[in-house]
Amino acid sequence: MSASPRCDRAFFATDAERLARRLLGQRLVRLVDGERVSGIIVETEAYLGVHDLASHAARGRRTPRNEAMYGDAGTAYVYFTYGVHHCFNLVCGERGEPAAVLVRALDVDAGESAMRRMLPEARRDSTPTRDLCRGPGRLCRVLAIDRTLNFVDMTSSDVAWIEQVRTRVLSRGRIGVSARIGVDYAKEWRMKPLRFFDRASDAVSGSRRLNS
DNA sequence: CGGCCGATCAGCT
DNA sequence: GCTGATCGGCCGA
Repeated sequence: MSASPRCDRAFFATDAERLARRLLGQRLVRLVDGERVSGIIVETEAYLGVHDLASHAARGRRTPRNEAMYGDAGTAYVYFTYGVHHCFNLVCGERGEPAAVLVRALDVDAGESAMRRMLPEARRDSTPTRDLCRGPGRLCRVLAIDRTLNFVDMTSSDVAWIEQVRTRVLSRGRIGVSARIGVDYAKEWRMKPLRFFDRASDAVSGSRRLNS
């Protein structure tokens, strides 16, 4: 666990599809009660902007809930959904342009026992390691990510940040691509190939490895 | 102010 | 594979 540099503003200040690819293989770090809990990002989805009908900011929608999407690149956008789960996004692009990348799965890197403590006792010991951060709701649960992280600047926060483990994007052949999950309502945007995952990881959510 | 439903997950069939 | 959980945001009246 050698220290990698924290990702700076420039790392995030690009379009959502590029950031979604660039994030694969980087480390999401969270400090919870002073303990370092982290995972390597292995699955992401890009949400492009006001024209993307799958985005919370589709058609320029701007409400208190999605306000963070309009912030600076590197801002965390955390929302609560289905009455149960949080989802964690990284804002990208220009300030005022609502684009973001949803982080959907991690390979457990450090703090596994702290992650397990976030689970109900019935599943604390029986859950396979590869499932701990498999899925956007699950990874938020075990990393203690909730709306207190909404609007947090991931380039300067001392409770959550991204470490740049690699400077090169994963090779094209190693990145799987598919339609985004759970956006059946998004008309012609439903099938756009904006989900990206590391083929070498077994922690990709939903066991959905469709398409290329 | 009421009703609908979601960038999901777990548990059951 | 299906479905209920669970609740806050959003929209229409």
